[in-house]
Amino acid sequence: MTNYTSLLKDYNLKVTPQRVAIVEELSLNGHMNIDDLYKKLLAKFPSISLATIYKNVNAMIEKVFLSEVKIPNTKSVFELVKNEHAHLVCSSCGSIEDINLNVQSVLEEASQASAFTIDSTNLVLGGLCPNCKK
Amino acid sequence: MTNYTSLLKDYNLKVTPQRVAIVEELSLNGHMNIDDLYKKLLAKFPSISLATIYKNVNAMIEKVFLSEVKIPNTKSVFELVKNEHAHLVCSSCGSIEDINLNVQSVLEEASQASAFTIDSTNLVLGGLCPNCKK
DNA sequence: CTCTGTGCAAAGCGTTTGCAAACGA
DNA sequence: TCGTTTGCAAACGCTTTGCACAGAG
Repeated sequence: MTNYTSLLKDYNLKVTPQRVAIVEELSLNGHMNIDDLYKKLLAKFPSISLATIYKNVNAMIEKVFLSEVKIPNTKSVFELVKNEHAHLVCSSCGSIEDINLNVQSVLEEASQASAFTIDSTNLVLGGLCPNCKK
Repeated sequence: MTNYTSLLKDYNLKVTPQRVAIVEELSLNGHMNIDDLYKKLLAKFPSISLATIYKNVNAMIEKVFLSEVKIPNTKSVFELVKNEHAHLVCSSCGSIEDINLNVQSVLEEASQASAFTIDSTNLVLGGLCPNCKK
C-alpha cells in the first residue's frame, strides 16, 4: 500500500485531506482532468471548491510532483510524475494509456539532429483503441 | 513562389485577403500562436478583429489545412499541415523548431506495443536551444 | 444575387485571485 | 501560535457567438 501522506511530505506539501484524496485518485486512475478530479473529490468533500483543486494541482506541478499532459482536441490531464513515457489517446472514446516506448532513443536522435539539449517530453499519439476499432 | 490563393481553394476555403495573409504568415514563420498572427495581420488590416483570426484558424483546422500544436507551459501554436514531425521547444526563449526524427519507427513501435491504431501525433520535446545554452 | 466572411460588441467558460475562517504542524 | 489551506465570490483572460454590413463567387 502506498503512503500518500509521506509522499506529500517528501515533496514539501502540507498534508490535507483534500490533497491526499487528489493523490489517491490520480494514483488509482492514472490520468485525470480537472473535472474528473472535482467530481471524484466532491463525493468525499461535498463542499470542496474547484479553486481548491486548481490551487493544489498547480502547487503539485510546481513541486514537480504532478505533470500536465497536453492533448490535442481535449482538456489536459494530470498524472503523478514518473519515468518518461508516451501517451496513447483514443480519438473516439478519449481513453488514455501510457506506453513505455523507447523514449530514450528518440531523445538521443533528436539531440543529435538538433543543437538542443532536451530535458522534457510531451509525447501524445492519437488513434483508435482496441475497443473502438470494433 | 507559393500560390496561397489556389492552396486555399484546394481546401474548399473561400479566398479572402485575411485568409491569404494568415497562410502567408504561417508559411513564412512556421509556427505562430493566435497573438502572433493577430499582430502581424494588424499591420496589413488595421481593423481586423481577433474574432476573424479565430474563425479562420478554426475553419482551416476543420479542413485539415492547419494543425494545432499543444505545448506545455505555453500557448498553442498553429502550423500548416505537413509530414509527421516532432517539435523542439526552448524552455528559455520559447523558440520552436521542427525536427524530422524518425517518427515512423516510433509509431510502429507504439502500434506493436499496444493495441491502438495510431494516426496522429503531437510530439513536443522541451529543452534549451543553442542560443540559450550560452 | 446569394451565401459566406468580416468586424464589433457581448456572452461564455475555464482558471485565477482576494479574503475571512478553518486547519496543519 | 503562526503560517498555510480552504471555500466562496469576484475578477480575469481567452475564445466563441450573434448580428449587420461588406465582399466573394
